[in-house]
Amino acid sequence: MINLFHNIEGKNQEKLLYTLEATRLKFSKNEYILDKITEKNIVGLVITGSLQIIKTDYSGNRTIIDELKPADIFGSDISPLRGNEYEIFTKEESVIYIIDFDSILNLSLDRHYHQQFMKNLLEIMNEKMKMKNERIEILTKKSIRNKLLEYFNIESNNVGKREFILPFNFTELADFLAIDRSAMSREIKYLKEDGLIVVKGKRITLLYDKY
Amino acid sequence: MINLFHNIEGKNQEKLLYTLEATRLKFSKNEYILDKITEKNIVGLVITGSLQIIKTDYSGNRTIIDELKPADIFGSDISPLRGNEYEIFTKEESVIYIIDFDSILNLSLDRHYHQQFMKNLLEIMNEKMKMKNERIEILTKKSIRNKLLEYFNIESNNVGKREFILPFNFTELADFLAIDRSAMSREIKYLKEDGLIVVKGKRITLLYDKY
DNA sequence: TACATTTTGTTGCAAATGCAACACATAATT
DNA sequence: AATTATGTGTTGCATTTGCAACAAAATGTA
Repeated sequence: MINLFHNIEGKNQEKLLYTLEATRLKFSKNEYILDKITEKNIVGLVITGSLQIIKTDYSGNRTIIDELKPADIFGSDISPLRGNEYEIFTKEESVIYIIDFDSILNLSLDRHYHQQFMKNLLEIMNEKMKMKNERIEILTKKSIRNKLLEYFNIESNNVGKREFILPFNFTELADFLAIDRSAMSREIKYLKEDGLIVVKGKRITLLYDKY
Repeated sequence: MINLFHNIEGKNQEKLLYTLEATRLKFSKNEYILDKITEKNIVGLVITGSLQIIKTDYSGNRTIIDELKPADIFGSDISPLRGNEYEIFTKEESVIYIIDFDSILNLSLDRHYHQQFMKNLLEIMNEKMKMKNERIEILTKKSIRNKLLEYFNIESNNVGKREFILPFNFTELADFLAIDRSAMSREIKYLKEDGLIVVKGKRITLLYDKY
């Protein structure tokens, strides 16, 4: 996964952040990230740590909208923060930068590292788009079983093995797949009984041939 | 919705397409778009007409993955064409360009219109990202009723009125929401009976107050 | 206009799912 | 180490949903 500063040396990174008038913020674990970041046209950039964008609807259902890792960007429709139904939490101590999206769009690309920055941004967005497409593919499956299998296939393909480690706990996985946790638990039991998967903690092994 | 050639005059558009080694293709209505476009790292650019990306899974469920209008781009993870489960059809006579994604990434931004092109591309991707986020929000609703209401709210917000025209027929809408068409039809009947909406052909009117 | 194709509305029914409630296990905090 | 909080597995049950099948309506085409 490409970094926003890929092929940009430290000195130029600083210049860039200065030109973009980026603001550096540091948060401790499980901290709620404030409203100033939720303004439109503001881009957050994760430097270290990790964050989650959570949506809680009126009936209390929590959904993980996005998982943010270093070099990930969020806000300004890249990841949605629209309205105040969205909350961002740090999962661990994290450092982020805040940049105005317009200042990125208006970045004059006369310097090589400006241009490199733009390319990196495009590639990251492309990567994010791919993840969203994958999520949509999972969510369009009509049964819990098929959602799980689609998700497992994607994870397995990503590591190139039949065995992979869940990046979630099971409660979060149910949120991600937008299904009831207990119903998911039941279905995973059936998948095990049918000899399709082996589950050991967060380690999943697929026993079937992918078509 | 911004156009890929926004603020780039006709002469420079041609130069740009030449520099990017873009290939022009023309298709008639309901035409299946060939495999050459489905290669990875290829970007399609819709000039005129409209297209749909359809996925049909092994059990025959069709899902509209994306709707493409002029200035929309597709392929290379921007809209997924991975594998051969995806099909693209023109919905009307359409002209598209095919561009190698790498040639975009390596575009030297020494000319003003190159830079403008890059900005436009970023904005389009941002817009596409927003649409995918909206779709994810809809799909994460757990009931057909809530999926419909979420979708109606988004459409209504987009036009800024309680009344809007569906961009789909009902069969396609069910595909888009990833629900059974007849079950959707039943739920729409209940929504009408409950006095929440009025449906006249493709014209939907919301009768409730959005929170 | 007549015919063929596609879309829509409806319904019965079986299967899948969400929900609630609970005990147990695991992890975090003091 | 003790206590608290969080995550997991399980089950009964009511509700929702998908599926199949069909007629009526709308649309497209010869």
